[in-house]
Amino acid sequence: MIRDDLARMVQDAAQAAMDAGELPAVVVPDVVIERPARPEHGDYATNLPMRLARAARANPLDIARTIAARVPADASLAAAGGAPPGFINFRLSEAWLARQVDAISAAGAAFGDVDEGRGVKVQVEFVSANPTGPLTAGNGRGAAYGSVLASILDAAGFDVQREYLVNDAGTQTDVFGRTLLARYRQQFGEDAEIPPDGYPGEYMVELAAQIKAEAGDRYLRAEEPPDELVLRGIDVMVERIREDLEALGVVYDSWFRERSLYAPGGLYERTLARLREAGVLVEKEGALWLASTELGEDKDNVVVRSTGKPTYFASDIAYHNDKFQQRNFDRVIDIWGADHQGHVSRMKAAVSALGVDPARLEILIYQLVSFRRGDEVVRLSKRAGNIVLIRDIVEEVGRDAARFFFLARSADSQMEFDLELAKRQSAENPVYYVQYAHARIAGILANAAERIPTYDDGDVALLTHPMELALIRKMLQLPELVQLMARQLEPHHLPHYAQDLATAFHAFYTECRVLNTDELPLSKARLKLCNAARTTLARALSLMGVSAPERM
RNA sequence: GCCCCCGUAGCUCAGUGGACAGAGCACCGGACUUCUAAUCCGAUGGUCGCAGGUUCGAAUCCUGCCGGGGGUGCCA
Repeated sequence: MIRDDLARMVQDAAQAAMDAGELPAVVVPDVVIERPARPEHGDYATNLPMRLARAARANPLDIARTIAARVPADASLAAAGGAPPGFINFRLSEAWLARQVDAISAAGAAFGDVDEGRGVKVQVEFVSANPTGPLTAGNGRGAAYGSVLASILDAAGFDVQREYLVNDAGTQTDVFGRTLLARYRQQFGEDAEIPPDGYPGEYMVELAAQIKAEAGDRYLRAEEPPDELVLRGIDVMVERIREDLEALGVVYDSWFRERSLYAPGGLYERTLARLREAGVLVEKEGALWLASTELGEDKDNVVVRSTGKPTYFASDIAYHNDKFQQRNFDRVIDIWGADHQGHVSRMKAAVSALGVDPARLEILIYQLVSFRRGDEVVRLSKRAGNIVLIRDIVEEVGRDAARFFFLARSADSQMEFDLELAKRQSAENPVYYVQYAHARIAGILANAAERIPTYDDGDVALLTHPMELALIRKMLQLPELVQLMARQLEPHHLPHYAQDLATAFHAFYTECRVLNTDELPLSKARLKLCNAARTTLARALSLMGVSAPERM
């Protein structure tokens, strides 16, 4: 990548200048290559001279000129020069830029790939909402965030697995079972009440009706919800969750069942034994605690309740033990909503108690989404009647707009989603702007097929118009962006990039006529550019899981 | 009380310690005999919550305060 090459060249140039006695010999810090905000400052810049100024006891501008003079000439580099107050600016050669059009088309759907991950095994676990009800609109943010992050890591050369943890054990599952049994009895006209902490949603009534249709009165005499009934209920809910996620364009590699941890001699038992051996479990008040305070935590946390039942925390420790020690992921990325933030540090402490370097567990927290319909605030509790489901969002604003919307904000920011606004303004939604650019290109290429049958022999050296070069420059940023997003675990740059890229194309389209049989050589070169732009735009959209329409 | 996130244009939000702080929407003025006007060009709009500090340089880092959201020993 040109950026990494530049960093190395600057490093070498600085060292050479010191060796030659042109600069005092000091330690050269890691060279940071940035993208200047203003075009007149070139394509790349480094602030190295200013960072060297103090140690070298020299004027940063002089240092910049000295180092710039020693940056070797290169086919890709048109100019390197010092600029006040002490930057070195680099400008890419236009001939080199034009040649990248062929390189991008040759890379095709792989354009944007980088080798940042080098095959490191990483698991991304996201959503993992309780299967006690359908996915709410709020889950959509985690779904979009997780799925796109996984795609980015994939493009960056990591070996990625996408996993959903199905919580089919524990307290909430019990409550789900008791609710289901009550609704089931009601199907037979019995006067059963759902538990006070149960799930009042209408979907439980429908579920009970479905199970009655499937199984008849088989469970009618049961006092406690039979496992078979509960598991059937969970299965139906999981299937519905899977469908909802698929409707949002989210697909998993693996669905992990919490219950599988509790098989005799399974991970739960072994994990508990391991913690016991490590001496980090203490008994008090009738419960078993992880002595997290010993590990630097504010407080201890219950692992096994005084009732003898394990907490969610216990499940999660066993589950992470499985991720690291059974399945050998090098890195594990968990994506949780802000309401799980309190769970982060104790989870890391637990992993560390298992003998795993806690740096291998990265827990990303996304801030919660609030939803409005105009002036009406929408509550998102599964227990309340007035809930908005992720399915509702997809139906109202469409999969593409929903994903784009969820993605465009950084995970650290709370976001407000006005459903009425998203619906009403759907035609002005940025996603359509980006897709329109793609459809326009597809239209041009389709027209070209009739008038200019082949443009393989087009000469990209003819691409010299400022709008053409600006478009190429923007396309070439995609691999850098993939690298940045993979390093920072920040997918939200992608929608902004896609918008910039679309703008660059629309600007080119306005200024430069593509199809013109009077200027066949230029037409062919521009068709090559269109093809490369389409490749780039399609890749950006595909990373976001947003469709790239042929026409609109 | 303590912990985490946020506070940037009227609104929703970008902004790897750098060079005159950006986009979309909204609002105002222009451009379709031309490959898709779901487009383009232009104008308006900012004490980057407040106060200190670090730095050659702070929207960005540190401290305090104010405001919003989330969490806080046997829910997940």
